[in-house]
Amino acid sequence: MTVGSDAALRLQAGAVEAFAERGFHATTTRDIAGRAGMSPAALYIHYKTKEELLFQISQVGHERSVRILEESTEATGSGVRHAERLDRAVRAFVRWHAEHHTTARVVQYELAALGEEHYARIVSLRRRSEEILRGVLEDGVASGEFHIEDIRGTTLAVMSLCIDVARWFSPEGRKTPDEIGSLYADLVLRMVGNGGHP
Amino acid sequence: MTVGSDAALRLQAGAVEAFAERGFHATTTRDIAGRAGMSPAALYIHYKTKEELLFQISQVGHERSVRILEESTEATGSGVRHAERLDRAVRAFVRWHAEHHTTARVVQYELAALGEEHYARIVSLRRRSEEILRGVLEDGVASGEFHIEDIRGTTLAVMSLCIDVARWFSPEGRKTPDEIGSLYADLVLRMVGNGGHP
DNA sequence: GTCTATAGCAAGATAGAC
DNA sequence: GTCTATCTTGCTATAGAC
Repeated sequence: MTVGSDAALRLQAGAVEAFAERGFHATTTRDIAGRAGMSPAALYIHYKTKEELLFQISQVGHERSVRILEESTEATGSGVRHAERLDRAVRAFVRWHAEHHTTARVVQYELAALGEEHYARIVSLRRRSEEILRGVLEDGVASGEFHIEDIRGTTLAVMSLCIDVARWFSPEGRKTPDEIGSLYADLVLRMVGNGGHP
Repeated sequence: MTVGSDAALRLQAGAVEAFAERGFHATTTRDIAGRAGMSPAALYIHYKTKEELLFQISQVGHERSVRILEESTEATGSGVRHAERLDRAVRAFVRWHAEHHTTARVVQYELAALGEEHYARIVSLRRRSEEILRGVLEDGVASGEFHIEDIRGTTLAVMSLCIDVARWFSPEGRKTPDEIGSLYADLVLRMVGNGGHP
């Protein structure tokens, strides 16, 4: 397998488009290869199966999610406001789901098509994302900035709200990814009892 | 077609299970018929195609959603608190998505598999749901109970939050549908600037 | 209204030339 | 590394007996 090569990347891009439009099972290897300007057989030089192509896409996307959350919630210095860390996290996470809504749709909604082993590896990346976000909520509660009764439940609700952007976002809609990020950051700060002014 | 008959309903139930587990395209008519205790051919006595079976499920589910929202937001009498209407709506809507998460998953996440005409009919039902919820938010802002900058955007966020419950809910999880309904009602009241005490 | 049998087709994946 | 050609499988939907 030559996952980093030009052809492999073109196949990945074609697969993302096709999976996002029709879903994994309704997408044919002929369609993917066609979008990459290749014959159906060429796909199997770079990926063992169609499922492995999905796994690559899913893995890269999930790793990107984790990195976005890590970087946006970094606690730099001692006088950090956790409301700001949360604001930045939601903004960045939502923005990614809107801007890359095709990729995000595949990443978030085609998990069921993964093989057992691949699925397990993805689930552990998802858990990591959740832990990062929960950490921020815990920090904010500890510092008195947030007022939350059920931290775990609220974490899941916030994740869910952000993730679902990938389902409904359209570039033809009335909001840019940035605007949705702003709105959602506000809404989430309200959800955690911050109100935007700690 | 005999959509209301016993056999037709057994097929619908089988199809809901199968579609929820594997998705529309990965589900075979043999699987559906098998779950209903019938031969593959029997399906075509009751439904013209597999897609029509999906449409029936989707239509019933969407009509149920609209009814739940209508009933829970009914403005009975003059001294109605809109916070309570919203609380009831979110509770009921979330509860349905959790309790009937298999149906809801099909209803919410298999729309792309519908034919063009069927899709259009479903979209108009979805618009109706959104309008009901937006109406409550508008009423609450007008009465001074809610403080919302972007009513349309907030409506979509609330809908999205509720709908996505169908994606992640599991009966093995740590919360009952009722508990999730309570938590979400609280979160949504915070999102609209009510805070639970107007 | 349900069955068995099957037509007709398209999918995923491979073989072997270049 | 890519192609054309094709194998094998399994699908949706129909035909015709009961």
